[in-house]
Amino acid sequence: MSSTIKDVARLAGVSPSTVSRVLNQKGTISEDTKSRIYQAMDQLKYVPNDIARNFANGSPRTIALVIDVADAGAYANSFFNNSIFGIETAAHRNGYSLMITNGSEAFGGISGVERLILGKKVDGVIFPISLVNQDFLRKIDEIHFPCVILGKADECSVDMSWVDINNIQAGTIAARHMLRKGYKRIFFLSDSGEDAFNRDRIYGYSRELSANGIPTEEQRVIHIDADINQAVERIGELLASPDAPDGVICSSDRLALGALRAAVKAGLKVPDGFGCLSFDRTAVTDLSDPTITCIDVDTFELGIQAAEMLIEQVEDPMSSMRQVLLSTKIIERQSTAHQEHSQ
Amino acid sequence: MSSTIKDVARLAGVSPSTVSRVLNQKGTISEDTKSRIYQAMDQLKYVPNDIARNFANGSPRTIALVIDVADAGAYANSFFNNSIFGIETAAHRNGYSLMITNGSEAFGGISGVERLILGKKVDGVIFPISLVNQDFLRKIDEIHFPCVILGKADECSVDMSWVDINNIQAGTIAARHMLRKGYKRIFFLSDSGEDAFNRDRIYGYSRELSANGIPTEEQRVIHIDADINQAVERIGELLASPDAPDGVICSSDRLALGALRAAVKAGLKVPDGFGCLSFDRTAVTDLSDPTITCIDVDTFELGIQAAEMLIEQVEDPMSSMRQVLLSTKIIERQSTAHQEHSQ
DNA sequence: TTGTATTAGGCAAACGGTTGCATTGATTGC
DNA sequence: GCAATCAATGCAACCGTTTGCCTAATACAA
Repeated sequence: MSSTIKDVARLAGVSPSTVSRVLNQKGTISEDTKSRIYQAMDQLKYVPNDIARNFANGSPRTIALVIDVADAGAYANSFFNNSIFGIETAAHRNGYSLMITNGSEAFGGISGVERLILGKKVDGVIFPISLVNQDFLRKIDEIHFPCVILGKADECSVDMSWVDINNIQAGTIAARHMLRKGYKRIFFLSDSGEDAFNRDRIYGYSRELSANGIPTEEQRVIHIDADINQAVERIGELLASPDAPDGVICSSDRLALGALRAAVKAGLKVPDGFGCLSFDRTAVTDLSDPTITCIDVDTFELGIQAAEMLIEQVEDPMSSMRQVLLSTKIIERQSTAHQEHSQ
Repeated sequence: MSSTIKDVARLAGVSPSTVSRVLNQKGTISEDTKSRIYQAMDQLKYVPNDIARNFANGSPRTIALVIDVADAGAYANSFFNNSIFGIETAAHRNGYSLMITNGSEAFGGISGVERLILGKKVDGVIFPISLVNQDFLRKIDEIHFPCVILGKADECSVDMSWVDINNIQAGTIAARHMLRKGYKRIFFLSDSGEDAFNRDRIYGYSRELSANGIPTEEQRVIHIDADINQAVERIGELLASPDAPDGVICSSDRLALGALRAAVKAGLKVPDGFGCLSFDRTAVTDLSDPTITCIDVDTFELGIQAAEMLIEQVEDPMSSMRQVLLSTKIIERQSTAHQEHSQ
């Protein structure tokens, strides 16, 4: 049905190899022959068969993004979901296709990812940190398969490329922002689930407070479940206690909303008597009243970086592993619109 | 490096074709030979090269999901994002891989999708309704390429398969719910952006109200921008007018939140004096105070359906087009916890 | 003029499977 | 006891491109 390189060759009166060379801009072909070939391709509406091409080249020119099914649910993980656009964009830009595969489900002993890798359907793979385990890393490392991890993977036994946002810096700018806005007793409200993220944020928070002369014993980190009611309750208790915070840095939108609610309940004015800030930038923070100051993560750029790094590995197997941390920015909104400290 | 079918054949003392037949469970092979082949495969850690396979079979056993870059942004479109999990699951289950491609960006005259299709890299494609245009449909139809549209595509000139949620039914159950909860003057607050969705929902709303003896002139549909402040303002105005609503069905979470805020401002009690309901099930509706009743859409199932329908088309080119509408359910929350009408 | 580069392009093998057809040996029916 | 059937497997062509190697023709230097 659709025409092949041979059809084009015949019509242009040359051999298939010549057509191939024109297609790939290899070798030296006369202008005259070239134009005859282009004309033939036009006439036959020729489009190269990519599967045949990939087969001949021994490379599918495709990368895979592994998804974590645990992310599926009522409220999609927007962190992941936005990165995918960046990954697709960078892949496309470099002439690669993007495949999506499920990380966990295994069929007949080997998982979907492994099948993709071993079956040579992809040149490289982007893996979410949530799905990484030592076993997997060892396998990847053993066969020297190009791989980039989405998330800080610094506790791995093997040297891996990864990209993440700089959570230490995020914690730092969060704390700095609160200090600059004049808040004095700034607590950190963390949900106990996402340890890896929060450890760095807490470190950044703590370091910044210390740098501003706030002793360690006045740095308070509260761990609770990722539940708004617990946040309301816990912050409520704290507000009623002698060492009440006047500002809370929260690891998620729902905790921030809870803190806000507790403050209102306690009769405090936001942002004047109490301020709060969220690390998640979601619709919740935007629609809350008052709107909630938050940290902006460029997940699109995160995806771009991951894909670019992966493709670099694919095209240069000798390239060394890289670890990239992306900076974040703060989006000031009503929940921390306090009087400037410096003024 | 990695072993091929020939290596396995040599080790097992048979011809490559025999190995292939065992692999594909075709023809009749003796148990004895089979076990020798399996053993050889094990020993060599043989995994078939899928690219070569796809090439030989003339089918990549891959489907594509086209994404709309317009969906990328601060707040990801969770409708799309969850469907992808369903699509991947169904594809995987049927032995297909899933590719993601950008619908708009074009390189050298043909777009990424077209290249995937014409380059034979995919067997079929799932297209979001937001990206569909007549030109595209005609092309697809012309080459008879398997395609399923994600979204109701009933205004197309060509017969297409599509899958969507049943928005008429959603509008109906929303209205029915409000009526049963005892609300009398139920308005519909629609954002003017998403016409196609809302037309059906409004139809369902209106039909249900009429069926319950509420005359058309008491059915009010308000169109505003998708902006919370406009919703607060507009609903505020209405609440102050003689024909104030006591219940509002909102096309999105932010409009519902705005309606709720307007009611509180007007001194109404929710849900007793005023009720509201959202079509979007998002974290916003869950975290709002009061929590907002909403319509639950099973986007995972939507993805499953789309992929299954597509694969059916791929495997049986003679199969006829199908249009599927998925039912929705209502999730009752505080914003409509009115006294039951019937009690 | 001869020898050497250089340019243009053909030939055929190779990539790793799949499959129609042919072949062989064993089994069955009459 | 012979033809017909069938199970088990091999042979070789084929899928559409790429590419190393080779050749012919032309250009240029000596």
